[in-house]
Amino acid sequence: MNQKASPTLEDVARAACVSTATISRAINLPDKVASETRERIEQVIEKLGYTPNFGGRVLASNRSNTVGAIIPTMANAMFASGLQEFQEVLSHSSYNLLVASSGYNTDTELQQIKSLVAQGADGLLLIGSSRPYETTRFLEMRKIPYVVAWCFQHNDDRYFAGFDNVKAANSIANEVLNKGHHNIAMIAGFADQNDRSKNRIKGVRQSIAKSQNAKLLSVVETDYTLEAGGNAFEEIMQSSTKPTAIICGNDVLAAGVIVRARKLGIAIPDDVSVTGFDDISLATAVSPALTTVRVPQLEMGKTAARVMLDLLNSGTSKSIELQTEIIHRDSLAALAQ
Amino acid sequence: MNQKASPTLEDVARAACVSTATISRAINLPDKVASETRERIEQVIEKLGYTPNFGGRVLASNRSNTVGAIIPTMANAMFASGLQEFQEVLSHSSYNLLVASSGYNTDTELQQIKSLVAQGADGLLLIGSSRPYETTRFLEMRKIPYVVAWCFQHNDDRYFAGFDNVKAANSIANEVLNKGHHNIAMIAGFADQNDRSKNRIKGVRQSIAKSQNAKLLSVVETDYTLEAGGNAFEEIMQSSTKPTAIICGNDVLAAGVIVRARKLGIAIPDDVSVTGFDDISLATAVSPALTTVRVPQLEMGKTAARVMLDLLNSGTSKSIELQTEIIHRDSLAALAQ
DNA sequence: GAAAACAGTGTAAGCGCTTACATTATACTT
DNA sequence: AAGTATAATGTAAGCGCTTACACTGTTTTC
Repeated sequence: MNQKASPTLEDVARAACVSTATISRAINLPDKVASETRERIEQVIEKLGYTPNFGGRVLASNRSNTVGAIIPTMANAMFASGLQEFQEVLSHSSYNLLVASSGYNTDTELQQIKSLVAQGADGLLLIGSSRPYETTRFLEMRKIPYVVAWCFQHNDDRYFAGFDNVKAANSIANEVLNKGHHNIAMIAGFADQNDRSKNRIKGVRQSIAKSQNAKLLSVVETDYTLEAGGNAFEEIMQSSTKPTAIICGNDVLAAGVIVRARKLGIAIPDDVSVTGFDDISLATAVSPALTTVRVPQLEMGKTAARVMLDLLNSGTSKSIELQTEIIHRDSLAALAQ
Repeated sequence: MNQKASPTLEDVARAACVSTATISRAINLPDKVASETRERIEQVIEKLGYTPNFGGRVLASNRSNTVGAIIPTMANAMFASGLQEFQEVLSHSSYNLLVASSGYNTDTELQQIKSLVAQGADGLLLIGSSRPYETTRFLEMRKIPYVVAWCFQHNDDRYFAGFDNVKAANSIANEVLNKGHHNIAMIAGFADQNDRSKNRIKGVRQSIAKSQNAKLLSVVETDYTLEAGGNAFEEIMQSSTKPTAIICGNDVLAAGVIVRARKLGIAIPDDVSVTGFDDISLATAVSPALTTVRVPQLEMGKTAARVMLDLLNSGTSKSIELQTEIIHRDSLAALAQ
């Protein structure tokens, strides 16, 4: 019968015998309304099953209570779990999360940024620090507040919630060097459109260059998959001077190496040492378990959310640098003399 | 100087010497506008850097071009990769994706559903089929179009994009039975608020009950983590009659078993066989690699998106049942006589 | 006890867009 | 050639909300 559309503010106002302004206040600024009135309004809202219309709200207030996140891929647990935390924290401040993925491609990223901005995102979470001029310009022009995660840079006026990839790569490379390895190879993600990968390579190069007698035999760039990691490993092991240690750009690649090594009958770490990066749960699932760089994913997600909320509430915020840490497991051994 | 706010439809209309209606049509129904006019409008839009205001659009059209997804957790690659595909397909139809997670908790789920609906989601993706009456009622009352993924039910007027968990569990249990195992245990996710887990347990029970002489020694319910899987395994292996095969409710639990078994010096599959469920990449990373039930995650994400788009465009759609398949690897062996 | 401050509420003007309906010009019928 | 369909555009009425400003009555201040 009474197949009415959803009730509006006006319906509530009428039923509660106050103006729409008061209802709006009761919802958004409860302190500004007499408690008696507020209770009456709440009852009416309950009775009518009123919920604010999103469009009306966005149009009038020019805020959407939505944050967008554009990550390379959800398929990597690294990002997925960070995002999970990010979402949870936002949710507690009644923000909703729009998610899109770029597939490590900067064109797609720009396209998704535009899409989420068109969708009214109040702020954006972006992964990694380097992007084409066009993207940067778009963000500037539109004055979109955004926070950059998974990396950190000093003397930069953007808002970061991440860690220094170069430094982290230094630390794992030094670890490998300290174990006496001289012939080292690296398997990394494609660095072209990916500054995290680029910086991890840079960090490894730096550390090895500093050492007296060690050298980086090769750096293979590839997709972040188990399969690709395995392939890269095979390729490396076919070269004339074989490395005694392989530093991988992330845990997925390192796990790929471990799986493939078993298939090839190469013993890890006895024949070759392998290290990972990120410390996702995969690192403990493979055997031998990965010695890796622990990146505080959950904390990073949380921190990014806090920086975001700060930024949204006060228009400004503070970058936060997180620390990484070497996790010693079984895939890295001292070089047998 | 000229620090103007973003241009509006009216600005564009004025500059192009047409009415706002024509501009709106040029954007949303280009066919309805003379090509000459359309080009002129496009130029003006370009020049002014106009983009439609989201709130205005939502308010006037009562559609947000946003779809919400509420998944148990992004931390499981299972959901993350399905979601990834879901998002990509939607993105091609210029829908955006709001993501929230329930942590396998139905209260949280309802809360997130409400939140995403308040956020104007045109449709919802939900995981699993059973939910409290209150949730169902809310969805009904609000007439929210939603699709249910990761499961499938015949004779049900909801829209599914998934597979039959009971049947899939039957298939893996039969596989285990065919290998001659009689003493079987199961490690599953908490079934209380999780119908996928419930149905997987049910399927395993069914199949074992049907066999002549096999029995299900125990079913341990626990969290879907490596650690929890390992703990459950240890618990099971302390009982007086030990199983010769353990069927796990997902790959994470199975991987947990494998890791722990190595630590305990129990040989898989020689001492105990283990099976997984889902076939995420973790299944091939552990050693021995998991014999498991392959769930077509990517296809499921894509399919769910298509069902969703259908539903949104035409108000109706068709459930789609996907098939699972046993993947034979190395963690399940015939029982040594 | 008058002036000032404040708390609580109402009035009403938009926010920027879509779209039903009206209007005009043009192309097809017979 | 008149009548009818069709294409292209304009007019203008909202969509449901927020918020600046105005107003009233009560409390505080000295």
